[in-house]
Amino acid sequence: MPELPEVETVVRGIRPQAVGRTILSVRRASPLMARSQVGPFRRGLVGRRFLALDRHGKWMFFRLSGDRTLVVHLGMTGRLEVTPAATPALPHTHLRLALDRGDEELRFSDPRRFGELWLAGPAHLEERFGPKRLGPEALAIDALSWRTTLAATKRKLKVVLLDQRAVAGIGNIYADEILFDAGLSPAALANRVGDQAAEALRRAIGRVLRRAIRCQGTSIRDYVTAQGVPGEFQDRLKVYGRAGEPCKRCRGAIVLDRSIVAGRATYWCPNCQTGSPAAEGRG
DNA sequence: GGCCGTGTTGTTAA
DNA sequence: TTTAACAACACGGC
Repeated sequence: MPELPEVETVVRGIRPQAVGRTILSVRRASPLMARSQVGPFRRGLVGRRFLALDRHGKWMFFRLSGDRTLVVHLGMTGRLEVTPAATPALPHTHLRLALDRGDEELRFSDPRRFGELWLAGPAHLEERFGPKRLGPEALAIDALSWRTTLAATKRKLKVVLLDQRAVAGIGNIYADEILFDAGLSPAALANRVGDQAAEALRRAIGRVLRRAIRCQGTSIRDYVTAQGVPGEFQDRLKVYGRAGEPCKRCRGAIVLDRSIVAGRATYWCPNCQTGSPAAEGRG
């Protein structure tokens, strides 16, 4: 599932293929995904040029000329690619943008239709994707404000990691991997773990996400890069999906627990993950 | 062929 | 106000 490392990988793949090019025409499926814009895509997109492509958490921002931004969330199965216009479109392709300089298209496909597409002006951008709605980027958390965030809530650590307003970009897989890396229990209460654990967690966030980006993300079911290639981090997962298998650190059994976060699978090692952080440098 | 799992967000309830 | 639980989304797979 696309979390920060997968989205970052897609951004790096798409950026050189899209930035600088102008949108010649738009083909949009109707209806679009449920949580996406229904309004005038064509008028807002045709003739505009891609100026930059940014990411914040799991959100992608295509900055366009004329002070417009095409905002994309991949949801669970969303996929972006730039392909020759003659290439047959993937099933469930919802948006096709024809690009100048070469006969190519930027395409968005999404079988599960949990993805989102928005064409936003400055006000809409601030309102829906500004700091009120989206927490600090996971790869750039400030140590002091992170300590403050944790101290201010009695929620479980894993719940906080998944909260996109607390920190943007982490989903179910990396939450589990980060907590294992930090040696912290997913069920530990945020306001009880202390400053040392907060800092250990912050460093684990950076370590795990950067490692996963180097591997081009985790491909378990649907995710592939913009070039259609699977990532490789699934081979390096320490806990996620490994219920019953031996912990890579203590050889004890990894546990699957559905009670820590309602409705979500949580994989962890009860032996290695406690209420206080493990020594640095695991993995 | 119906049900469940899947991740995220928004909504509702406590 | 904060937190927990749940609904909705849509499809593949069992």
